[in-house]
Amino acid sequence: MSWLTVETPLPSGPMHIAVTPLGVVAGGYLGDEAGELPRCTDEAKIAAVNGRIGTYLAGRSRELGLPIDWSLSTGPHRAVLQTLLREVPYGRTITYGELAARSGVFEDVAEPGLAARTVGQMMAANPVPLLVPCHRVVAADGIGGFGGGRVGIDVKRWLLTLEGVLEPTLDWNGPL
DNA sequence: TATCGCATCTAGT
DNA sequence: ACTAGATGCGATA
Repeated sequence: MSWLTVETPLPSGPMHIAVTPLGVVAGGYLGDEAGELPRCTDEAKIAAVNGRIGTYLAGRSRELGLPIDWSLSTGPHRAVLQTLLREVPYGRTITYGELAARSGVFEDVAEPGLAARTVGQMMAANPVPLLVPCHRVVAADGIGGFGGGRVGIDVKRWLLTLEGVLEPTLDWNGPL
């Protein structure tokens, strides 16, 4: 796999994205982590990824339209991610508990809270952020958490504001 | 292969 | 309103 950096208007700054011949295989919100990773030199792929993500984050597109390489996630993990991708469209959110129920992976788990927590772990370990809309998964009583420390929750709020789920806040610097 | 750290929910004060 | 308790993953050594 090879890595490329994408400039974004996100509060976390640029993202880095890993691509394979199959599609996007991994990504991260912290662009400076890409320093020592093998860089992608395929200009067509760089242009495609930059264009799709840039258009999406500018609010001019509701679909990323990038192929996903699922090879880094397996079993229940992959099932939950694909359920999320299929069942939660742009501008909608789902709670951790409901996503657990929809995915059908936790049918034999007695307590809903336990399944919901497991889903949270899976979102944290999501190798393909943004493409799999893990930011649309929220807690039952609020926005919930997000990886990446302090900046992470800002990214989540930013993306939800972009999609019209949240009202713009003072630190909103997006395309509205 | 063993251990650790969590992006939650519910119930009981 | 606030506190504590329950579970299964992925990542690391």
